[in-house]
Amino acid sequence: MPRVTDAYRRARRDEIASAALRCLRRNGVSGTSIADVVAESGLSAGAIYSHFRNKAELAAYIAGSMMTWRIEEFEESADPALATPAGGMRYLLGVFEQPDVAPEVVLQFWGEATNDPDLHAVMAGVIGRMRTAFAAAIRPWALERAGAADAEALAGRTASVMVALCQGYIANAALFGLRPVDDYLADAAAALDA
Amino acid sequence: MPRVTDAYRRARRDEIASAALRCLRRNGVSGTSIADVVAESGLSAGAIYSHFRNKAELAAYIAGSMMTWRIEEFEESADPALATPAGGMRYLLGVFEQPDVAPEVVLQFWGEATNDPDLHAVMAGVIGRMRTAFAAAIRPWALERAGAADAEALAGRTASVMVALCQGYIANAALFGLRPVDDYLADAAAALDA
DNA sequence: ACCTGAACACCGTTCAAGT
DNA sequence: ACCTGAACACCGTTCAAGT
Repeated sequence: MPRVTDAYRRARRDEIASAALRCLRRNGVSGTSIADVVAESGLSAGAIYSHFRNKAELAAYIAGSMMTWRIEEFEESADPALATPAGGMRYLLGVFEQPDVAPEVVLQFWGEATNDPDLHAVMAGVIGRMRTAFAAAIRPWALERAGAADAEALAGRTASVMVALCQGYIANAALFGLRPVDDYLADAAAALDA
Repeated sequence: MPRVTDAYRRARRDEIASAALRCLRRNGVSGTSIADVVAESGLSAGAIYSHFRNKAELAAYIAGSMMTWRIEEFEESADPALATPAGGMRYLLGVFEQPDVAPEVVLQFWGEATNDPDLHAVMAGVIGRMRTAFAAAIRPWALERAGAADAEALAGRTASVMVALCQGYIANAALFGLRPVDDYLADAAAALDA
């Protein structure tokens, strides 16, 4: 199969996915029908089904591409501001300053993922990569807090809880609106400080 | 209208709601159809629609009753262990030790609520009540940390972040399984500790 | 008033037929 | 190979008719 065809297929999939994402932002995951995506993309139902096996696979494709670029940026950055748990979370949650990444859609995908094994696998992959990137970034921080023998374990546990704290921010923002990330982290620190 | 009828109606609504909740736990919110609830409850479609205006109202009824009893218990308790942010969150999240309250269903309701104004109003009511209960419980804690003039504001900000931290635990648990609440809180404290 | 169940409009998905 | 759009099975909701 010639390379042109692969690029064409990918472009077509992204064209469908971005039309679908516009629908999702307007009407939500359960509120957008394939008919909506047909209207928004200008293609036919059959065309969409020749690029995605079903609605769930289309959702998984969108979910997989929505935050990945931010995680990649994080992995490639050498900014020392990202080497602390608060710094890493602040950077990652900054993705919601982008107009096309909405916490509402992310929260809906999480809900769906608890019922859809394929979507769950995609989300687990994205979030797992995020966790790994966090753990790598805070390794120096962990070394400073724990002995060399325990630093790896501390970085791992801390990266896991960073994921959960980001989820809390996202779920809260989706339901009650975005707040400054720094306020969230500062108030949380004060609340948990023994 | 005689009082018996009201009690009968309420009992019937709860009967339908608990049949629906069994379906939700099995197949999720988007995965359960009215036909499923019909089969599980032994009633007809028309009977369900004579007690709930539509599927969304049934969902809102379930969402509203799922955690409310735990919040009421919290409000009525005078246990000093609940007077600290960690203690309050530990108690509230303990609700998931109950077999019929699943974080997966809660997370799905949140996702739906970002698209359904009625469900959003119900969730905002439940979560708002939780926030108020948290704020009241930690007032002595806040007084100890801030002057009398600032204690109210600190309690309010802290109660808000407690809600978000609980949401993080729930979203994480729904996707990756329940962990001990104490581990979550301890790891979060270590991560955020400046 | 509560309930039944057939009927309707809509949605996800398929597939024979086109290019 | 990609695409069209009519067709099918299923789902939420309604409503005339029963008790």
